[in-house]
Amino acid sequence: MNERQPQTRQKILDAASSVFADEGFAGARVDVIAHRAGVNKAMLYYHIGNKQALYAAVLSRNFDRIEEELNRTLVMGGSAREQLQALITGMARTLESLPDHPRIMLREFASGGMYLQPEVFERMARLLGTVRDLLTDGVRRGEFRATDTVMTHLVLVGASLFLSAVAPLRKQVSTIDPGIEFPQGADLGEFVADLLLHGIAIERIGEST
Amino acid sequence: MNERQPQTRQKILDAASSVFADEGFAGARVDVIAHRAGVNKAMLYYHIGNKQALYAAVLSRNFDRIEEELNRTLVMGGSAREQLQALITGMARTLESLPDHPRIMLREFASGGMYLQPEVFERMARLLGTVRDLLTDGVRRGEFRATDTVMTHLVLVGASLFLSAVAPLRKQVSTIDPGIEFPQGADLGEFVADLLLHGIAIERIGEST
DNA sequence: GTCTATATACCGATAGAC
DNA sequence: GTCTATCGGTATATAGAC
Repeated sequence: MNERQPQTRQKILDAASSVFADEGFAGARVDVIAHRAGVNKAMLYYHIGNKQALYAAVLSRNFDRIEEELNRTLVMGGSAREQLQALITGMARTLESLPDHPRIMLREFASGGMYLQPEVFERMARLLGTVRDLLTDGVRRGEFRATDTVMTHLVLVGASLFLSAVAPLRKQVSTIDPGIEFPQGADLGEFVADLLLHGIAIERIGEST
Repeated sequence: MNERQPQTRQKILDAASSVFADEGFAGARVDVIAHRAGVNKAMLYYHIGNKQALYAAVLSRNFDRIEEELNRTLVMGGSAREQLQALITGMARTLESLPDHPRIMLREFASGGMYLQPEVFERMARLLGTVRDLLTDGVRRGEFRATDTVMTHLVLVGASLFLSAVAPLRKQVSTIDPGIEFPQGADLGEFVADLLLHGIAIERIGEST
């Protein structure tokens, strides 16, 4: 029964991430988190501190993984278009392996970052900067149209977070409206990348809109 | 002091919508809602019932307005492309006039529709069907590429909800990373429509991707 | 219809034995 | 490090006077 800290802490953070995703910060019950982690509630407080610190630890760990994955995909070069595609499919894959994160972040954006610590806020801003640079670079190299890069990035993040968060719901939708199938993971990323790059309109010669 | 029901009920629903958007269902406090509405808490329970009924009433009323606005934009004909543009800018305008709704829905999707009554769920499915028909129609008329219409719709909704919900946050972002300006309302809709229709890639002759 | 005062339950957090 | 038992605060909801 005498497990060293790291394993217990990871179990607690796993459970907390899942419950925060299900119920939100205010709706999450520490008792539930402790139970789902298979540890005593007093132990949870002993290891972590309080509910707020627990939430902060979950977000910090999730962002660690996101950034780790993102840096890996950004290393390889290629055209701006290829880099963007790699980034989007990479993000989709990452979010699939961290299914709690998009749901937590969606709530976070909904509440205006109420429970966000400055550290996490800065990490988000840094991510935003990275993607914006990639888009700006693509414009400079004549690969992308000169759209508002921040808005484009927000559309990308919003669509990705939403699609990932809503994945569990899709089955329920197809119950009401059958005859539907949905892409997942890397396929999902390729779908978003294709849509963002090319749109849905079929261009005709001499057309301006 | 003797106001007839309708006004009081509207005041309560307005306040509730705002608080639910700020804090989520679990985080919202009935005392706060009553105070923000300027009514006594017991009066709130007298008029509405309980917290769950209050939430249901807020969602139902918000969806009334969304559908009302949406039906107005769908009446006018035109090419599928024009209809889609009208739909997106209309949606952006509507969400701007109902700033609570995207924030509430984002939480709702994050939690997997936990607090959603079947009625609201069906209204969402109906909306999804309407947009899907529009996209399918565009494909049939040779105006749109044959993408997965449901996925395309989810990208559209996700991006629109996210951009609307995040609008208050944008100023805070520009504090950390200055030199940024953001479109709003109809401009925001036009941005999303343009992105969805044409993408950001500059197509070159003889290029496949 | 309106308000005060309160019942009742729940939840975050900790004391203290082992 | 681990667990039981419990405190103290707070939230939904209502009883009951007016």
